[in-house]
Amino acid sequence: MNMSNSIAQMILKMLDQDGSTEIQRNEFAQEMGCVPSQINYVLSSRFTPEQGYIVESRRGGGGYIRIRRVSLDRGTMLMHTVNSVGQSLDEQTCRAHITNLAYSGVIDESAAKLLLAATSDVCLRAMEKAQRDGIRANIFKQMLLALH
Amino acid sequence: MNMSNSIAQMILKMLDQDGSTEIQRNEFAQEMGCVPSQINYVLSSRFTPEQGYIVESRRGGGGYIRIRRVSLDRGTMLMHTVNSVGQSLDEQTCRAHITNLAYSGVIDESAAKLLLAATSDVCLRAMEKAQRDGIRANIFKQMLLALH
DNA sequence: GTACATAAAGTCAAAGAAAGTCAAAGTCAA
DNA sequence: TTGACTTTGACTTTCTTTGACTTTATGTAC
Repeated sequence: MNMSNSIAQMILKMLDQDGSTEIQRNEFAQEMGCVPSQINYVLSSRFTPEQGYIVESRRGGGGYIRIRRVSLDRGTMLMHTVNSVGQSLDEQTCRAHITNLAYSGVIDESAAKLLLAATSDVCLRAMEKAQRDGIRANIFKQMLLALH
Repeated sequence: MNMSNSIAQMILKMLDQDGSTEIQRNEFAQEMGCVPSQINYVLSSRFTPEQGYIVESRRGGGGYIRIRRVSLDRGTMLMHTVNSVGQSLDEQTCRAHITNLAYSGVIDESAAKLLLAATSDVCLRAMEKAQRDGIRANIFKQMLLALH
């Protein structure tokens, strides 16, 4: 196997933990036994947005390269979530859904905040639990559809 | 983490109290373990007006550097809207608010869509009108607060 | 009140630490 | 044998750290 593949595999392995990893280019190149710029080559040939990755970096002292896996098809993920929600949705489960979507990059931080706020018990307290969970399911699904 | 980030974090922490803090450059640099002029570097790279901060200072004996977080007008606008909504909010008025905020650039298109979806009658139909308008007011305000 | 000393903060450019770019050379399978 | 993919390293750009020098404010002696 060639060097670029090994590097890619190592990155993939690091991403396995939580879909996100951070490296120092020079140090990592040293560990892999290649020249630093080869890291750039691997990233630009195998970790592109089209392939479902986002790469961010910073130069200078304390610089880094961060690689994140993002969901390939946003629409699919959204609809998948919508379909997995029935007529009723409790606050905890709802939160978990939102965290998941945000985590996997399907929605951004601001959308996540809006979803959390709109579906929180704070808003819906005036109702009885059964009705509340029904309304929450509505709101959640409508909002996800709005993002679609 | 590099020194500049640590310094910025410390300042942010001090700002947490009440959005404003005052330091003595030399003393603070000593505490952080850096050279005094690095404080200037951090301030000019991370606490600019564009980033929502105002920095004032005075030289000479008893000199100081004061850093304030200023409420970007965006926050003010949001709070203004929140405060203008009472215990109840009908769908039409709510839509008008959202259109307004979007128009003036306080919220982006995606946030507007989410707000519209979450506060629409489609979601809240299961309730009687009185209760519905109360819940809508809650949702709307909570969502704006989440954007704040 | 001047003049000088002291105590801050400000400026700037050089050195250092990362990461990015690009083109040339190398490899390999069709 | 040719074209796509890899490897390499020189050079560039960006961000950080440092320290020498400057400017401004306050305090003190006369």
